[in-house]
Amino acid sequence: MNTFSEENYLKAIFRLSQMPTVSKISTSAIAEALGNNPASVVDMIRKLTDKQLIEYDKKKGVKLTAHGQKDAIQIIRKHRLWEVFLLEKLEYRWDEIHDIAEELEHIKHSDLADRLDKFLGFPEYDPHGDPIPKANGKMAKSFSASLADGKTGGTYRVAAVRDTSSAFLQYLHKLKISIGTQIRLIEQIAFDQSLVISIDNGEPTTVSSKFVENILIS
Amino acid sequence: MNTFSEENYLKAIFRLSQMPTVSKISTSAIAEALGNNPASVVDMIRKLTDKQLIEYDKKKGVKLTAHGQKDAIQIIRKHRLWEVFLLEKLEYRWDEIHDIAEELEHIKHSDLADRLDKFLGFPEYDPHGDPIPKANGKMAKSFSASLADGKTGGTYRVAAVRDTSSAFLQYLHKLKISIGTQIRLIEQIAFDQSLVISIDNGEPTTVSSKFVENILIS
DNA sequence: TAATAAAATTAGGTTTGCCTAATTTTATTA
DNA sequence: TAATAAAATTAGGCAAACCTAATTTTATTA
Ligand SMILES: [Mn+2]
Ligand SMILES: [Mn+2]
Ligand SMILES: [Mn+2]
Ligand SMILES: [Mn+2]
Repeated sequence: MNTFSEENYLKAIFRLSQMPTVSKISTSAIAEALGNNPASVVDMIRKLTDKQLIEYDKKKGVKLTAHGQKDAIQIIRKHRLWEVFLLEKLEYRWDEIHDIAEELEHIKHSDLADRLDKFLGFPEYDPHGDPIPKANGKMAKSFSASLADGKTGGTYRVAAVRDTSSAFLQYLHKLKISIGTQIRLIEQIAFDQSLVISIDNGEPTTVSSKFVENILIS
Repeated sequence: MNTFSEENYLKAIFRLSQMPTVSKISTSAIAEALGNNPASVVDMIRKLTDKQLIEYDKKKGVKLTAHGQKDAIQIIRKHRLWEVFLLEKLEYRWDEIHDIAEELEHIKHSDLADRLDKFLGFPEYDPHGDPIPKANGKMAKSFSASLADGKTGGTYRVAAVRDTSSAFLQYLHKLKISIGTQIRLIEQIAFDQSLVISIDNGEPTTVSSKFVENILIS
């Protein structure tokens, strides 16, 4: 069994491997992702290599082995299922669930994820729009198109969020944006790339380019 | 916030303090309860004393402070609520839930216990018949009368179990005994104190004295 | 009371997962 | 290419939570 810490590393490495902008998973990228020191990452790279969960090549960086990938996906599965539970059953808010799921994802018991999955009715997506891996490890592709790539005048459906921080989710909540909301791009301001949008056909609102980059559309 | 390990010590100390047979909570009793070495317990006694969660007196042994008791009860509350969840919602068996709850009880988030409590319909007892502490820390008295103290010829209702090990619970399952089952004491065998009982008016069955000691009646 | 047994404590050590500071290796850029 | 910057690694250390072995304290019993 992997420790709490090993699991967080596997998950971070998996997440980095899914990012199209990241071509090589470096020591420093992992350190950055976890908020740890690069020296600590070197220690863990050694440990996970010994356990055959990753392969490390000075040139190519870190890569999950099949075994490591399988483990990472199971943690993500648990994380996302617990998020659905916390939102739907315990009625937590959108912005509260991630941190609690970050702890719950490490609970280990053979078929806990499967029972939870069944109890929740086999949900396809978590509350942030991320696909929930199936018991066999199969997982739908994540939404990757950003609202930032939308055309002025176009209307788009919010499918997922890229940033899952409380700050961002609380802001979305304030703007009444959630999964399924329709957003029309009215105008882009040349000065700073901020955007004027209409939320569910409401009054025009101005948001930053950083904001729209973190909204994913279907 | 207390660590996982500190919480397990607090819980063990609380449990010992509830046992009428234990007059003084000694280093060795705690070590025994947790399966740790007495030397490790000495370390932790120091730590919990510094945090003002316990008081230690060479003569009187360990005692929880008001603060320590409050923390211990909240952990027990979470443990028992999660057990109800696992049994009723995830359909785990009686003998499977304790170990999973042992992990879940340490998940920390301000109102997780309260939301879970509400979701489960404010249950009074956990699946082993132990009372679930309320949000304010109030807790019904545990059942303490043992079937071993029953009179020959008498019929008693199973209210709780003293031992919560898988081995014991699986045996109960096999004998079709659960909370609410009626047991009649038919005869005590003088040789080894084993007992002949009738379960829900069924055929006579012989069980050991150790067995009946671990069944609590109302 | 003296001998013995049990309990508690101390001393020193290990593993895990982190850190800082120094150094070495690899990339960038003038 | 040489200088500089960035990334990776090494060396050494720390806190938490355990351990074993040795010693001291307290309790029991002959
Ligand atoms: Mn999340
Ligand atoms: Mn985590
Ligand atoms: Mn239990
Ligand atoms: Mn526990």
